[in-house]
Amino acid sequence: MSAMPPEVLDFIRKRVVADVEEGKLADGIVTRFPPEPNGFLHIGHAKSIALNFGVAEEYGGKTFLRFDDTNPLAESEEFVQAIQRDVRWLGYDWEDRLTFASDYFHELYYFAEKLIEGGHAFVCDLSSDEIRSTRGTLTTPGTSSPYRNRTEEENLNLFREMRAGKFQEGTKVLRAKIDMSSPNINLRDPVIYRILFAEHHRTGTEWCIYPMYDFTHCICDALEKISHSLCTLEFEDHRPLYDWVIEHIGVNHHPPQIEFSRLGLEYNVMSKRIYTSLIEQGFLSGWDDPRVPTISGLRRRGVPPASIREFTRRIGVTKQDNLVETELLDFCIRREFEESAPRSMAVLDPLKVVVTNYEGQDERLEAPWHPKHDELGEKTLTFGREIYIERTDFSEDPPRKYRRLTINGMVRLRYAFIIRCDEVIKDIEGKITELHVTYFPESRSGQDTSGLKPKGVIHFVSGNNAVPAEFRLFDKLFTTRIPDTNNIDEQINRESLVVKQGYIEGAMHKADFSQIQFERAGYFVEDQESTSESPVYNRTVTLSDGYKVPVSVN
RNA sequence: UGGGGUGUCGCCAAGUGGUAAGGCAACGGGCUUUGAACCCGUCAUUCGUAGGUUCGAAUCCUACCACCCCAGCCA
Repeated sequence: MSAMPPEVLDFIRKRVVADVEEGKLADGIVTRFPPEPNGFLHIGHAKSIALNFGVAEEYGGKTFLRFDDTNPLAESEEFVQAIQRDVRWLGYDWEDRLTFASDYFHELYYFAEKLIEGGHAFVCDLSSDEIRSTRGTLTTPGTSSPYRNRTEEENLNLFREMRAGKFQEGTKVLRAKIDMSSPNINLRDPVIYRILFAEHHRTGTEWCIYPMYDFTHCICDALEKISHSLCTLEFEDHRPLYDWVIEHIGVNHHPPQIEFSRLGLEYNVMSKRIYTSLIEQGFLSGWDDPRVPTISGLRRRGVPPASIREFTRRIGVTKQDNLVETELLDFCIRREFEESAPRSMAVLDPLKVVVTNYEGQDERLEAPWHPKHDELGEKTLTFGREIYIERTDFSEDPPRKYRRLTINGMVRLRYAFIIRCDEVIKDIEGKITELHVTYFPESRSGQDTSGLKPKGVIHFVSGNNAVPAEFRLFDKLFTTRIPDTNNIDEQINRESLVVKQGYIEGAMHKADFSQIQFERAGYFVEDQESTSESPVYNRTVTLSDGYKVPVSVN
């Protein structure tokens, strides 16, 4: 696989290039994407995936997909499968480099014993509460465990007994012996192994002790000869511990940990906890709800993987905290579909229109599937006495510069005829129920001899050509740019899902397109719940809208 | 008032001593049977603030300010 690096290199790619030029990479460029299989991947992970796989592709390296599965309480095979599917869908291939931290449990155990033998780790009998209270605070040093000075032999025996299941959970842990007064709390004799009588999704009941992240991750990186261990900023404080472990276990490969900032997206949170809660409340339909920025949610919404890749390319990689506007993602989606998506007309919120001077059978009209790409072919639509237009395309009291239908006004029906509105029919409550219009037979699209110049063009579906369909329109899930996770319920956008019952054109119903642009309405994808009898379309993104409702100046 | 980071246009983001790239958004205009797309143009005398060094500073020095992360037997 090869790919071009971005035109402007980020600091990580610059570092990679420099390392290559200096001949520092005896084993080549090797990266890894290390998810914990405890949830679904979201767009923030996509940034990391694109970085790790991208760097390797661009510079002839390799990437491991390594599951960081050291906490059997939280992890499951379900997530292992979902994550693999998502990474693959995004367009990345780990080939034969699928690994698990649990693949290395024996090596990890071996290194733990080596650490003990070197006097660098000890078995501690303190409870977790005691460990916490002796750790000190941000401004005061911690105090050493009374078990800190056990002999190597005692530690080794105890650790072996831990492994053999002789002790209850929580009664003993293995701790690295570093420095209880370090200003870096991670170095205050961190726990590196704990007892957990839990079944692991891969190793079953083989182990009752499990290594902690800080001990595991760096060793796995070293064993896989990772050349650049890329992670997010919150691990910066862990780097000294990462280095400490590598230096004290005696391996000959020491990957550099390099940190970058995680992705922030406006009006979104990247919190598993919150989405889990919204799903449980029934506000969201699941992890693949199209309003959620999970990979599966984006996929269901219709966002193509290429757009996500383009998005990650455009946001760059830095150490600055960032909050990217959703407009950029929207742009990347539209960019992907503009040339390729066939066009169709659909009426999302129908208003019935009677063409009073039309008699007889429907007339057939030809229209291209794409105005710029003839190779996509043509379709047939019809025009008849009864048609549907969009409710928002008619106004009794039009604002200035309104270019749609008004009373006594004219408008062209896309690919069909010009009509003039003569009469507005309302029910007793004053709601408009239908329009009576006149059409101009000589204004037929492509052979217009009417000389009429209406100011606007609107879309329509003919009554005899209309197939009922459901449209699901999505908006921001939260009302705040930076949702406060403490009182998230108050910031939920209750209008984030709007369902409309309207019509698609017959030719569209018969066709089999994965993506479509309903003209003037946006790009849509057929939802997984859609059937031929009751089609359902998800709006992936709206079209960008140059029309601004004029501000009324009174 | 410990430690680790970050501060360049509304949002991303280049630039690392030679006089502020680019993208998104926005705003004008052209074109248009999608108010789309497309095409043109505008958009930081200024780089968190204040001093200093220098012929010259976003880039070097000093002080200050703001924001983010860290006290799981989570990752």
